Amino acid sequence: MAHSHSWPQRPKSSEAGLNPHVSVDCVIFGFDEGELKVLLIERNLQKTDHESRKFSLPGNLVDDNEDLDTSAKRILKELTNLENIYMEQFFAFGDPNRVKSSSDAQWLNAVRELPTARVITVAYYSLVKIADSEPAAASFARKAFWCPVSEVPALAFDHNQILDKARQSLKIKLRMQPVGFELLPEKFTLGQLQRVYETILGTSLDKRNFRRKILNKGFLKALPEKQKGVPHKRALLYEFDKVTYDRLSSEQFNFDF
Amino acid sequence: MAHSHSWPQRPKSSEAGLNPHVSVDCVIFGFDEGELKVLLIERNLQKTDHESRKFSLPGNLVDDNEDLDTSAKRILKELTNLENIYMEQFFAFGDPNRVKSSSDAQWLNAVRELPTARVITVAYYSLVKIADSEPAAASFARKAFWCPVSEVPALAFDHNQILDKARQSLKIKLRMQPVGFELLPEKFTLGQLQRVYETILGTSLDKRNFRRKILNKGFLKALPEKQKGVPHKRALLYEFDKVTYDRLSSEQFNFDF
DNA sequence: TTTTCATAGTGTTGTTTTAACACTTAACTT
DNA sequence: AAGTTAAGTGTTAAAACAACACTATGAAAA
Repeated sequence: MAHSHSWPQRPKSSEAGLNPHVSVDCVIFGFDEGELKVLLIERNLQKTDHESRKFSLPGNLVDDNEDLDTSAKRILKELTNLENIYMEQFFAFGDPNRVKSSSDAQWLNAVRELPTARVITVAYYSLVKIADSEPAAASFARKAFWCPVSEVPALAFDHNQILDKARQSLKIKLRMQPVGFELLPEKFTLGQLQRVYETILGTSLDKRNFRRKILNKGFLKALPEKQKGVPHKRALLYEFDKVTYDRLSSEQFNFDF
Repeated sequence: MAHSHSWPQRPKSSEAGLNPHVSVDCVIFGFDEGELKVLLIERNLQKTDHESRKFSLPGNLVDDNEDLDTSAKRILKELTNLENIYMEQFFAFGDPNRVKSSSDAQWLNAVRELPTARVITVAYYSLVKIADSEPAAASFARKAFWCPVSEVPALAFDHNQILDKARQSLKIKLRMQPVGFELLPEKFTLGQLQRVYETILGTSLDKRNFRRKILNKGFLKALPEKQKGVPHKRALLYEFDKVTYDRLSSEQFNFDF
């Protein structure tokens, strides 16, 4: 057996300084116009990179002394200027060739002026209220934009795979916890919430059954207010009642949807 | 904003060769004597380390060119001599001080003869049939042993936290997919399976309801065989019918327990 | 001003799933 | 022979679920 059993220990090859790089990538979900969207960034490609993929998920190498969560929050803050955002770490991607073997390897090496070193990435997804987020591109030279998940092009590295896994994880999460409202404004209608569920779960839901079920959970508070400016009947607005939710949670209720 | 938006890019400090180390830690679960157990290893402590914690989860630094999953499989193979084991990556732990600040830091540095560098770990849990695994300690100088999860002592680094998160993740998994049988021999009784569920979920279940529910799923096949050598009525043996399970899965059934 | 369009809002019923509940049987041990 | 342990088995009331269609309202279009 070639490998040592006495851990921790440096593998031989790391003495050459080839420790992996560690990055954090963020799948930032938003919901708008009845669609699930994801924040992509346009990369600064060199002229010689005409074949490379132009878009990627936002990400950063993790700073020394920086926690993974902190790194993810930093990315979010930079791109959306939002803090205190719902965020979940969902997977670490560590295929040794996930960066090296991609069509972007040449570009990457050029930028880094380094021997090719692998990059292990820890991926997070976040749910943001698009309306609250600053126009993403405004604050940065780097272009960022909301892209409907159904129209996401081929992305750099393994980012399409990361996005797929994020969608899966979110789907599972939504079935277990009421995170849907994180994608909506503070005050929202049941119709909007239903569309969030339908979009993420990929099913259509019966309106009456949905309303009964979600209202019976007890964590939605009806407001004495209605929607304005819609070209049809105004819907009652609701908000998520965190205090009640926390109380119910601690009393061991299930929130499976 | 101190941080760059052009990613990927090397953080300044990494030029000094302080890239994080990346390890994989494994929470290897077994089930025996009606208890959930976890495989711990006893560490080779120096004489000067009389205050350090003696036990840890098995783990390894990830080799260059080694996939994370591969690394986890390697740990399993080394400790249990088992392959093709059920395994799930469940979380990456990256607190910059998770290793440095522990009471083991001094020891760690001594062994490594390195400036203190952080270690980011990607954690997996595995479900193994204890009976099939070789006596864990036999093949290695390093002592490994099965420890009931209820009796796990203070472990090195943040390993107690990793174990807790593994248990949570497993609980969620078990509610969504029938992984319980992975902890049992190929042929098992419904009583054994029920004890697995009760142990992992932390509840007690009604025997008749449990049987009806699990048998109705359709993926357990009754064998024409009974238990032997028990001091009471012999139970019918069952096995997990993977072919049927896969078929049912693809037909979009839910397996929520 | 009338019509049209889009979404809000609302109950019932049959079916399925769940939770609660107790006794008899079989195999070994004492 | 008696004791111990776990296996195995059905019913019922309550809850959750799925399927289903119409009216109400507000704006825009005609």
